[in-house]
Amino acid sequence: MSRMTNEGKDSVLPKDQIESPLTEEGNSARNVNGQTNLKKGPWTAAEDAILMEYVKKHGEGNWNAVQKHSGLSRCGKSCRLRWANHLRPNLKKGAFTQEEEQIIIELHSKMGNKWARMAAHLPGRTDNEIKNYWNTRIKRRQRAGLPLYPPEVSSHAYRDGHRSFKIGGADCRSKGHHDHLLHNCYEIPDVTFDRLKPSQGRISNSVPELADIITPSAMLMKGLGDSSQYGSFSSPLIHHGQKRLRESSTSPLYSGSGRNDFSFSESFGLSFPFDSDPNDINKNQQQQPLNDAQGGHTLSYGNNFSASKPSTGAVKLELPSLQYIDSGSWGIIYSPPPLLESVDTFIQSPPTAGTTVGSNSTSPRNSGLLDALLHEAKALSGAKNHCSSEKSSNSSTVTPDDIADSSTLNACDAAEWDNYNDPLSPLGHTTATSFLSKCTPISASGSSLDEQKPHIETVTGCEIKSEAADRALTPERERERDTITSPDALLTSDWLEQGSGSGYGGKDQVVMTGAIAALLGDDLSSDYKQMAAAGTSSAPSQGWVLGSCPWNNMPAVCQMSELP
DNA sequence: AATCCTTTCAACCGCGCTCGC
DNA sequence: GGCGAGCGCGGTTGAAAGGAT
Repeated sequence: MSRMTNEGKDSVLPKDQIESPLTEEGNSARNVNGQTNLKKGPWTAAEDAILMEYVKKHGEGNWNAVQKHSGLSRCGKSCRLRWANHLRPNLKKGAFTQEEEQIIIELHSKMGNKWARMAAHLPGRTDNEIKNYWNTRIKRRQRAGLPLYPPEVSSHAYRDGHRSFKIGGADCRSKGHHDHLLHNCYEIPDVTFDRLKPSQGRISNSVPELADIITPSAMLMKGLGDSSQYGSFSSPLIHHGQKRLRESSTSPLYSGSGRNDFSFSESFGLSFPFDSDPNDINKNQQQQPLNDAQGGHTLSYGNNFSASKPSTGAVKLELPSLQYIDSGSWGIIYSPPPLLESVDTFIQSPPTAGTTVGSNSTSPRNSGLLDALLHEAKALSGAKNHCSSEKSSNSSTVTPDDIADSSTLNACDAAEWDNYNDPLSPLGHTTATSFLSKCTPISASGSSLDEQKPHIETVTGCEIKSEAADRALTPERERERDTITSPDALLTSDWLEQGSGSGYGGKDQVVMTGAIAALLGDDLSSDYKQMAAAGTSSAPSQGWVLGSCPWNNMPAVCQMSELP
């Protein structure tokens, strides 16, 4: 849609706006007290000229003086805005280029709604422009039920966000630390992102500490890049760069709707129920039912997002970057940029028929992301132990009790994963790499179609036995899980209370939180413990809690550490 | 042609931060 | 330390253009 530029507007100004700002009636008229009523509304060419003249003479700043010295009936604020957004030299006008769009997306994934800071990275562009652009993009994508971020961006955001999680123990979000924010928390490397090259599954080595986490998803992307399968779109996971997890309630949990593509893998280093082999479509397809059975990992934002139906509702998408996922966004194929329109279009078909989830699967209803979380965490915990022991034995058999229940692990190339195993990872042994490289994979055959037969697979010396046969989901278990793991249940039950959870009870809770804490690494874990110890109202002592993100009030799942 | 709806953009508003007094 | 001015930022609003019906 072509829209009149400011210049165009000025040339076609309404009659009542062409007059001198000093003489025109209306908003700028003097009131009965003789005080100047500051004019509001669109600027006229004459006003622009006056303002420009003023700035030429006096320079920027001291905007309140503009009115006094120039006779312009505009408040200083308005002048500054006009100057910054329209009159300032070197302003770029016109549509964003594809490159700019990519940059914006990347920046937003890292910064969230920090328009001004984003603008700093886009010469000639204003924060307002970017903000408007983003908002329209959000709306568009929201309508289309699409994710905001391409997977690579998500990965980067996670990585970078994670990196900036905590710097020297300082709270990056604390006020009055702009420099700190700039250089640490929100740092945008001059050397930039991996330009959203989805099919590359590229892992940045610049931030090795999280490469082990990124890798799985990146590989998934790689593997699925050309696939016609659902489920390749990794979720905008976390926006750690925005807030520290412990203070923000930012959840690493994001819901996927149709497909089970919420990246636990990204948040906790778990791998995913996708076969990395892009050619093996059937395999992937077969996985889906199982994935679905895991509840679709839906995070309920007041609604029970059905994993089987795309959320087209207008959940307010005020996203700090990677915080939110429209449930309908999942189950999409990632395709390379051009972003925006092209991105908008590459996910037009939320999971449907063959991919309908949840209804008949092991999970009678989509108990949601927390469901998955519980099971993943449990699985993790158990698996982690196995892996640990394996370090010595390297031969143990993992029988993840609930893994099959929650998500099948990606049987993708473990060796390749190892390539990204970075010993320097702050997440250390607990993270994806160690876990996945050693214990990873429950094969793709852990799909619903395969789950009737026990499956044992050996990956990198680790026997993995999928649970299917020996851990069938009995009605009791179903009920139990539904009761305990649904977000609603979590919110309302005693589950959040220490060890007093009903049903699942404290044991599993501890298992879960312990696993999470372990995954988060000592550093974050201790953070959470501190927070738990602080006992703030928003920070229950342990477990998971649904709250709101402090910077956007979006519902979010917050993880608490296990209490001693 | 008229009307309604959607999209885009400019501008306003409120809040919070910094700085000087 | 308190206060106010100046300023920046992010969210929201409203007008206008274009598209759809």
